[in-house]
Amino acid sequence: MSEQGEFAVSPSIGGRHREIPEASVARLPVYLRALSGLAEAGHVTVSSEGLASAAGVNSAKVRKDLSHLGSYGTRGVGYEVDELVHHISNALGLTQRWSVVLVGVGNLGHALAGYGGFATRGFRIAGLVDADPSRVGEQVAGLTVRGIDELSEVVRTGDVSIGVIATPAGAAQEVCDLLVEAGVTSILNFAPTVLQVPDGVDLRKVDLALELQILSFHENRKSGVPAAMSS
Amino acid sequence: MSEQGEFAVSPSIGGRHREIPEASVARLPVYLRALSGLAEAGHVTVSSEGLASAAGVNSAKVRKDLSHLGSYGTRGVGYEVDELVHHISNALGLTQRWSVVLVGVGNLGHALAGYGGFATRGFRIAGLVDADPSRVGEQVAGLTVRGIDELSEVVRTGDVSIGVIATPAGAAQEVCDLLVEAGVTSILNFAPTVLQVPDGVDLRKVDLALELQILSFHENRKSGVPAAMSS
DNA sequence: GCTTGTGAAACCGTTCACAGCG
DNA sequence: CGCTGTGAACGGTTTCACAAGC
Repeated sequence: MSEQGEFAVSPSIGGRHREIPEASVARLPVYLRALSGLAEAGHVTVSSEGLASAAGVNSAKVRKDLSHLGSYGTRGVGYEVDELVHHISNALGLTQRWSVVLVGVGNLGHALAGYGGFATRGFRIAGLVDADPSRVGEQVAGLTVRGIDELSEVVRTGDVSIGVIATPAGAAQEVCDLLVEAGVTSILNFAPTVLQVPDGVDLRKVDLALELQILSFHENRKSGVPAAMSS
Repeated sequence: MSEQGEFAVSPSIGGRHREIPEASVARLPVYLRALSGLAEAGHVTVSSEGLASAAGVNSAKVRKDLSHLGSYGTRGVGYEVDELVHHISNALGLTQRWSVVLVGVGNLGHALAGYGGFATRGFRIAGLVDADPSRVGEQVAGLTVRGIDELSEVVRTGDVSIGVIATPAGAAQEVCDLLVEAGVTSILNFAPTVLQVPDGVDLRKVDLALELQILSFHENRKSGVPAAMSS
């Protein structure tokens, strides 16, 4: 992964700085949402403190995160809301609309297909695919479910670069392989299983039961520690 | 390194080892799932290397994580699958069945209510609640949807300690407050908004659009840094 | 031989605290 | 003055590498 060639071009013309840390990237969408709220509420500028409390983090984190995008704040004043929205959207690549294919139209797939948050945040569902022949042809969220054999075509004609897997665990790796083969380079996996992807393909996962199990751990802690009569 | 040797006397009561790091806790459910698969495939023991590849991590991490639970491996051999399942389940507090209340029975709520992974992993949905009067009384996944005004009663009679929020963003904080007031001490939030909870209440969030936006960032990176940017 | 368990090192992310600047 | 931007300190996590032990 040693990226060859230092960024000798345009050192400071408001362009990119060094790589943005992953932890920062994960917070940018949260800032974006918070800024939408602030804009709607009529705020023109916002301080790191103000944005921090709207985003549920602390102000030092906000400043550090935003500093990775460049210096877009005004000392003594804060950040201009609109400008910040623009810069964050730009950094996240949200100025273009990404096309998504959703595989697996069961309970969860239905919910995802109907989830408004995708469309409003710049994602277009280019196709719904399911392996179950009895589901093919069904209308879901205004789209016709297509067969798994059409996946490759959907990806190519729809210019899809992101795949969402909402199949049962047993089918997920196979679907994942098909997605990669069709040219998808980012995958969001909702199936409760570990997926293998080649280098160059980004993979993220959302595991519903896992989250509950983590909460279970903390519940157990809370109920299990008998106040340890300490000191 | 353990400065005192308290061995497995009573695995059900608190007084475990030192605190397990949060990052380790988050991987334990993954190990658990991997171990289920290994057990089904007939494996009686597994090495850290074997478990690592099944769980999608590296072996050093597995050993470090498991060492926080105690010394349950055999040098030169590995870990006994069944024993490890037991110890991890115990550490996660999964030997008891936790009751969950699900608030918001829209698209996503339906999917969550119907998701088999909860039941099979030791969680019981004690109640479904929705603020929309037209949904109250509806049967979903074998349960009757109840009104938001009954939330407190559901929590108390069902011995609920975990709440899942699957409402629109605008309603989430209000629902969250009601859950806390009713005595819930862990909350899993699916609504795309930042929630405020008092100390002592654990909060985790799952944000579907956020995950896609993170993928968008990486897609954008991969598609070559565009030389031209709008201002 | 083999694999675990663990100090130590390297790495990453967060927080502090203040210089710099509008 | 107030607030940003950032070096430096801090704390948590991952990885290394090897001694301990079956």
